Amino acid sequence: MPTDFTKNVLKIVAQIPRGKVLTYAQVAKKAGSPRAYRAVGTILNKNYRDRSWQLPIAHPRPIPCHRVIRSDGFIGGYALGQRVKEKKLSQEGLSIKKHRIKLSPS
DNA sequence: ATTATGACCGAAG
DNA sequence: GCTTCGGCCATAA
Repeated sequence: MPTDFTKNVLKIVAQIPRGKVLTYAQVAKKAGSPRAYRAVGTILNKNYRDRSWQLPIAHPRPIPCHRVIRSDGFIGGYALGQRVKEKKLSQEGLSIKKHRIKLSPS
């Protein structure tokens, strides 16, 4: 059963516009628990493998979790593989250099 | 209830 | 720049 924090996280991530990225820390902050960035990763990972409990949230489309990256610029992990994540980000117009985001659009 | 784990962060060496 | 370390919070077992 999802907690409020979890719901917020999913809601926020679902609303990240194309070509833009948020860090785990920022998501956690927006979700109401600035120190829960670690949990954000856990949630998204779990979410990808098992969406049984995400049904009540009524997510209209798949959650673009590939748009969530680490604060230090690394693209971070991805359930389907970092390569896939990089590729998706590239397709959205972001420049990536050796597993790192080159620049953040302001 | 308690313990272990993870798609992490920031500060420090 | 790059590596190491302690701490953080939601889940899973």
